[in-house]
Amino acid sequence: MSLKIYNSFSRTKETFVPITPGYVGMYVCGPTVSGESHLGHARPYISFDVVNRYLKYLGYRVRYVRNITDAGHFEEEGRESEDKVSKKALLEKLEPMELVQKYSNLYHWAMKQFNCTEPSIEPTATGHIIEQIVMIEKIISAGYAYEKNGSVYFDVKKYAANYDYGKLSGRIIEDLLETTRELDGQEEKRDRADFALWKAAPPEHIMRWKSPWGEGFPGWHIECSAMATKYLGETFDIHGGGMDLQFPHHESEIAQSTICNKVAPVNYWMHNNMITINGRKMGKSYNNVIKLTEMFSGNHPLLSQPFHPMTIRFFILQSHYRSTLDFSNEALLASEKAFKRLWEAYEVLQSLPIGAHEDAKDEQLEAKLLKWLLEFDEFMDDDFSTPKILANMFEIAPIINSLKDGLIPEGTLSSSTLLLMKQKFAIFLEDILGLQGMNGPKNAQFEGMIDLLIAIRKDAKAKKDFATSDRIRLQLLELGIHINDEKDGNMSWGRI
RNA sequence: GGUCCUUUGGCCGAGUGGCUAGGCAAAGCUCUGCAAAAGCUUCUACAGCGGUUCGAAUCCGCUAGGGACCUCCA
Repeated sequence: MSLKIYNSFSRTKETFVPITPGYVGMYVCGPTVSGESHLGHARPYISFDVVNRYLKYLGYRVRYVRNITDAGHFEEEGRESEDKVSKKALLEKLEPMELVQKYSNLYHWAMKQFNCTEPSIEPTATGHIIEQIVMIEKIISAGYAYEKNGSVYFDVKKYAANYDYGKLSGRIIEDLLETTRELDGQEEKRDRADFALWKAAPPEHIMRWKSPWGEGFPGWHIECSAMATKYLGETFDIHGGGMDLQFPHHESEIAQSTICNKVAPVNYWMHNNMITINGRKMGKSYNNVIKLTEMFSGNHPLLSQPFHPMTIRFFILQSHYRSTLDFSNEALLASEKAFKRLWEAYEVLQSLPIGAHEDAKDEQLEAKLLKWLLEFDEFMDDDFSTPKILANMFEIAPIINSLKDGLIPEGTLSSSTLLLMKQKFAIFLEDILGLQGMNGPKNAQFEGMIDLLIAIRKDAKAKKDFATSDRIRLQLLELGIHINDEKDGNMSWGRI
């Protein structure tokens, strides 16, 4: 069995073979930190986090590079453009690094909430200006870029004559060259399809660096090429990002790197699909975004309540990363409930005694269970089919609960199968899917108090003092803690 | 306008040509002091039309709806 990855470049599932046996280099386009991340941004980070985790599970040493774009046009939403004008005092003026800092912190905080593994390297565009300039120089000397009025453009027409520009995104070069759209700096370009490698900075532009072509700032695409090459090499294994980056961003990355390094940069291109809202892509330009802080706080007209980051993670993993995923409050509520049920079953599973049963009394059940468990690996190997794993886990959940309640008697399953269940669930649910319980960190003092209340309630029930018993239950419920009465008179609790 | 994708039961979503995806909601039952939880059961759909095939949600064509990219975008 081997890992298969859908490669956007070939449009087929391919068996994954790393360049260096045992090692994987993976680059994922990170955020532009000029604003807050929204729900749509969460998808690539969670999806590729799972890819990263699974590759590690398979035994690879992964160098996971995810950049931060902190160079370019920096304006804070709602802030007057006058802020940029130089006549203002320094402290009154927009300081781009202030925004970069603010939104980087917020982004890192959100990633932590989602339990996303930190990348091995998180390079910033501003920290790699020199590398970008060097790369542009190489492209110019190779004859595939030209300077005009302090800006440098990539010569797409020339590139397309010798290489396949548009293959990744399924673009037809003739169409691109004929585009009639008016763009900034269009008159400087030889062809409409040319893209900027370096832009001369107009006087009011705050972010600027010296370059062989005058003061300016790097173009949109060059940072990823420069940083990926620097940390992963001229050709690396996996490049990930949102589908909307395929063109022109990734297409241009291929062109830049191919000219600069004389070799195609990426073996496997992976693209996650969009999160939609009422069937429409969630995006700034559509004015339909829900920020992550709003998701977590519930402070948004479309949300009926706050949603825990793990609910969102689960929601995202319930669909395949290459399908669109339609957001709605209702869908999220369903995910929350489902995830709670699954997680409670998981906790029950871990507390089940293994016993000493060499053979299963119910071989059919045992066989079914083993099949479901072994499929976890198959599903992940098949282009990271996380929804199928979750489906199998939900098949198993009632069995776990029945074991606990004695509806399935002890010894029905062999000890080895029970052990395998525990292991597979722990590995896949926690290590690979990266899910966590929603009850927060353990607090012995708090839990001790709940246990005390439960003990009192048990006594009350034994004495048929239902007034006390209900009082404890209902008042705890008001505080957000529910108590479950179980078959054997035991009580368990959890947060709502 | 160009390129491409998509249309699955009340909702969200998997689906490799033949075998129950799964979740949520809903209904019934069991358990139960009540409630909840849990278990069992029911709800069996693939936009429409035509074609290929022994057999299609799955392949092909047409029609209709929705969407993405072509401009910053995860």
